[in-house]
Amino acid sequence: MPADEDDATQPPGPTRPGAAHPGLTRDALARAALRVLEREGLAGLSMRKVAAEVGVKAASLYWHVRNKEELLDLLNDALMADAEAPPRTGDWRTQLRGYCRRYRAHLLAKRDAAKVVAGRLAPGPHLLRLMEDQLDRLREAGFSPADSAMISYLLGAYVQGFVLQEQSPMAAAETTGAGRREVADAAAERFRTLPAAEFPNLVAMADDLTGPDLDARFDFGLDRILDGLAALLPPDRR
Amino acid sequence: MPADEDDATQPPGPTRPGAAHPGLTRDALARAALRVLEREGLAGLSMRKVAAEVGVKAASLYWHVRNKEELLDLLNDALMADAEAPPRTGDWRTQLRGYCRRYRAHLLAKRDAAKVVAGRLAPGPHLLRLMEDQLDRLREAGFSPADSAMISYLLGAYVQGFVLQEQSPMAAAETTGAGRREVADAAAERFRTLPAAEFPNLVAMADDLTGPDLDARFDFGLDRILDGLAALLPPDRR
DNA sequence: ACCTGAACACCGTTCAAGT
DNA sequence: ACCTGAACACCGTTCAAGT
Repeated sequence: MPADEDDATQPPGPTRPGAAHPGLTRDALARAALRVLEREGLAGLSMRKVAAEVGVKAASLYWHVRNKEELLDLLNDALMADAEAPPRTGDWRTQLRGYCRRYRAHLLAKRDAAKVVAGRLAPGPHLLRLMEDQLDRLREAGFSPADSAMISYLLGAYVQGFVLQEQSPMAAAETTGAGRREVADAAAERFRTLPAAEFPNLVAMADDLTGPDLDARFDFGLDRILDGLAALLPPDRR
Repeated sequence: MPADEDDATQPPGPTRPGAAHPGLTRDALARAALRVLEREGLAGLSMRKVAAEVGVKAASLYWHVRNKEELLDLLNDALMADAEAPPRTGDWRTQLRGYCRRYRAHLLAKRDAAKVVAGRLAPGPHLLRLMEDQLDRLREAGFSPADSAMISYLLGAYVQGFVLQEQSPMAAAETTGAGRREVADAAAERFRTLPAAEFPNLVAMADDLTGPDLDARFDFGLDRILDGLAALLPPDRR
């Protein structure tokens, strides 16, 4: 995923005040929001800062967008703009695994992406494209239309839920200056020092609970789900 | 889940200004935050409103709590205060299903609960109690310590991800005045009217994608996961 | 020990007014 | 058609001052 800075389609240089900004489309707004998100996180993403990013005052945004919610919808779609489907090779399991791993990696790559994506009902055009492709592969693998629709929803919930859980605490922890390892160690220590009479399992399994890194956890869950999906197919297509 | 209003352990009646508020513990603060959340949603939960709820000014809260983040940690735990584990009867599948269904129902019952819970790393004492119990049942079912730890995390991510996805759009939709049925119908219409050449599957499967209600979708995903987990056990314990 | 007033640096949004 | 200044009703947080 290269090319972040200026899109170079239109030089966004400042214009004389009061004048229309030629490049100020909803699309440019979305990309500006993306840059602010990367720099300041979702908590720091304000209408005022996005406006400044495009060289305009906050009130002007309301000409292009109904409110902040709508800007977040735009951002949501922009976040998916450079997501790519996995190669159409291998069996359905490897393709589906590729989908989920890429989706996770894609969300992890942009700051607070999971938080932005999580609560938004309407899939933008870019996500629609991916859904269409994924459904196509599910049908081809032999899943019924009804099952395919359910599976698509299930995988989306899993990946988003997982990334949300790994992304926000990490962001919070890194704010306090600690790295991934330190956070895990502190969590293990917390479990280990719990009263053993009341929490025998948490104490005994402190390392199991905090040791495995998140890649391993993600793949574990994903493989369990894929195993479960296989059971829906006739035996000769598993 | 009854008994919401005043906990009645301490009458929170107003005191003379400047005087200490006897009932103003961190616990009382958490319960006040819970009431504000129920009334105003997470977006409307401000330090000022929580302070008013306990009859105090905003600045006073900083005596009891480092910042808003810490208040949200308290709220997070308060949200889990009256969660109950399912009965310890039936095989591991029904117990685990009970766990996930109850967790979902519990999150759905409180406004914006999934959003509060989602990004918080440190499980509060109430959640710890549930984790301990769940791990115990997993071990008893025959899962290894390592697998049990992974499974606990997997189920948590699934339920939270799922509820987050169903709760926030619904809240947004209901703000605009529409009910569940109308939202689903509008989504189906959106899929159905997409260009059929580019999105053949979305168009054809519009009803499958939007028809099943969320209870059905949740159970579908849950059963797939449970199927997948079964494969980890020796054949005689499935 | 605990609460307050006042202040600071922010928010999202509206609207009459500009060009 | 698009941008702006000014205003409104809010935020979280700090801190000297009160009791």
